[in-house]
Amino acid sequence: MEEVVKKVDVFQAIADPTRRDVLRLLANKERSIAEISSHYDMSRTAIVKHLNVLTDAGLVNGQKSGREKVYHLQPEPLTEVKQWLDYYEQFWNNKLSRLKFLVENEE
Amino acid sequence: MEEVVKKVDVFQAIADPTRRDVLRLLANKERSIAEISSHYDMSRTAIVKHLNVLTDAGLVNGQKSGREKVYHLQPEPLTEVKQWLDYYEQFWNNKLSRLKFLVENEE
DNA sequence: TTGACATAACACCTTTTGGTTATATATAAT
DNA sequence: ATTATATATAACCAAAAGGTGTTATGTCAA
Repeated sequence: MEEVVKKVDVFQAIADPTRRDVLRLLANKERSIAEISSHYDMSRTAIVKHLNVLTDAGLVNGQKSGREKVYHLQPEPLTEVKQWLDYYEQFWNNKLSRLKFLVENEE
Repeated sequence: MEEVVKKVDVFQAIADPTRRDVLRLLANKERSIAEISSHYDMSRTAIVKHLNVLTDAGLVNGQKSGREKVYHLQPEPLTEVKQWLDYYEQFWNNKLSRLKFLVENEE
């Protein structure tokens, strides 16, 4: 049995610009650690740490393939952010959506 | 002239659970610092720091009213988060939205 | 005008974050 | 077998985050 314990909050994981950028990289295609770190000035070790945070948030998944470790995007946790955001949409959208929200919630 | 300089990234601002909770409090109605901090175990000073971060991200606005300072929600910066999220929606929604994205982007 | 209250401004402490370098291990290629 | 490559891990460090408590200042109300 492989218990996947989510140690890191997804909001925390996407707070860092580098981590958001890594997600964008992985959205296109899966990449090895070396390939990912080649895009940045910082050391490969630093990138690995970011990948660990993203992994602990469930946003990426790394699989060993020979001597490489290939990471790919797992966007599911982002639904939590979306749901959180949905609540606030009523405040910036138009009056109609505000009305819609109020009616739906019988306020 | 009052130049409002956005010093804090909105992603960083919403990374903290307490700050997200404060936003939720202010969504209902505007509240003074004392009223906000009464909801939490931590000191009022700590809450003020969180409010400063939220202010620097443009998510809340505090106005002095007599000897109180009343904060209210300013949700506009959240649109940046929403736009960022929109890109990833293609990956978790249904096949149809994936298709829609591909067609729209002529991939 | 005096006292109580709300907020501001500090100084300080601890933990976490984000990065470094160095070393070790595993795989691939020659 | 040897060598080069990719990743893993440990030790370390500086700066920022997140909290504390204390003191100062301004405002309301009796």
